Amino acid sequence: MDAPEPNPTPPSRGDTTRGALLRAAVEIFARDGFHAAGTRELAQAAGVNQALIGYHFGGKDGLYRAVFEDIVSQMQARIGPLATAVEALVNDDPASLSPEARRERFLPPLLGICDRMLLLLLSPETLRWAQLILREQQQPTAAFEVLYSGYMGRMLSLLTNLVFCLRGDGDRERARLIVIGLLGQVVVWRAARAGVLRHLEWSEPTPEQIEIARDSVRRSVTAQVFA
Amino acid sequence: MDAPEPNPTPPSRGDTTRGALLRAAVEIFARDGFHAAGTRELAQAAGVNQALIGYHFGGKDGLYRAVFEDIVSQMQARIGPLATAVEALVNDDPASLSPEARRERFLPPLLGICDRMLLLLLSPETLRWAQLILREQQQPTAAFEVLYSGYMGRMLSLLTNLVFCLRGDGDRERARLIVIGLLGQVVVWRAARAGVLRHLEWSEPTPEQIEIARDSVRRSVTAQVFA
DNA sequence: TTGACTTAATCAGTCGATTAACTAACAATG
DNA sequence: CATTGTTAGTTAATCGACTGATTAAGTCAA
Repeated sequence: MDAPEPNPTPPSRGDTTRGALLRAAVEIFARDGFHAAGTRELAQAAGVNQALIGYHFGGKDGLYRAVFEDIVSQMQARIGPLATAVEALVNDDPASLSPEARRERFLPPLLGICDRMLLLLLSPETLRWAQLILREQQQPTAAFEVLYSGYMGRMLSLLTNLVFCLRGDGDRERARLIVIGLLGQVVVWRAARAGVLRHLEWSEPTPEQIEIARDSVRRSVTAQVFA
Repeated sequence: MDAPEPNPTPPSRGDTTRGALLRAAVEIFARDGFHAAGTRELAQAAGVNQALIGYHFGGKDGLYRAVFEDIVSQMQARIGPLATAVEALVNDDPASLSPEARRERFLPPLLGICDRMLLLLLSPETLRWAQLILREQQQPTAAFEVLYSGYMGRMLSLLTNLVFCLRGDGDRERARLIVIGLLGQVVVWRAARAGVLRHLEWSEPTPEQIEIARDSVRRSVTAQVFA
């Protein structure tokens, strides 16, 4: 028997280079932004020659877009199954349910998704993604399209459906607005990060502090969904 | 009689130049970010010579910091009186008030401040400020210190005191966390702007849409303050 | 030998900063 | 009143460093 090789096609030289560049680019683009990041620094951080950015990605812009495509594909792998399950849940919504039954059926998955999003914003591994995504919101480039059509739009309408079913009042527009509020509860932890940390007199969030943040978000989300 | 001249000392040549540079810099730094903004473009937009950036502000960095100092001073002029009034209100908090009385006393100013903040994020005049402030949160430079000690810290503790008095449960830490949630309600409209607009199928927010946003924020804020 | 990949070197262009010459505004001086 | 000195402000030109992109030669595995 050969050694267990789950990947039938071992990565070629080019794949290795592309991967190294992508990994370095996520880090550096997130830290410095697109303009402040230099191709030489990107290449050096990846341990490859500078000209390879042009060869493999067509240029700095191509590498930037590729970073977002990579984020989307990894994100889909992580939350795709969960999203599918919840989509199935909201799709067979028994028309007449008591408010209590709706709460029991739809609130836990909603809070679960909020938890996941918050962790995405605060955990060190995916912190870079959050930085890139937030940056892209301010002045959307072509990369935003990759992002929105890739997974963001799906998540937003999933959340909206969840809130819509949870409230059961038939007001879809209101559900959309509430979702924005929910999003705010979560996003503020990264978007206003410097101010928030200073206000709480935290430095880098510890696991205990992340749990505090999570509980606070859960409470606020629950309150405002029924507002 | 001479023409009415309210300003006793007319602006010198230097003041005019500094003003023009600051006005152009707010626009361009907000649009492009610090690194992508070039000194030549900044100077041209201000209608002055490029070397004057170095002369008046010591360099690009100095101009950047000056922009934030300008924002802080203008912000203080705008919300200073309101803040002082509300600070006075929370400072003589009658110890034993009924929840209803607290709500009547402290909720309106809280909602008023949220309104002002939301307008700050959405109205075209101050939109640039919001962009700069949010950008600065991601990787705080020296400019963030100017911002926080200038007015952001004051506003956050003011909001916290307001929430603390409003709830009247003696839990200061909880009040701080709730303030972060309130902040999120408001900030999300700019921080996740691209995603939010797309989700609501809005383009550039119209006055009517801003009102919709305001009502939604007021409702969510009210709900989560008492959560 | 072929084609994918990598390398060092170089391209033209832009960056922020600085310099020296110049001008405008104003006070002191005769 | 005219002149001069002084200073703040402005200008065009230039500095070296760095930017992303490109090229031609070279390496590597099949």
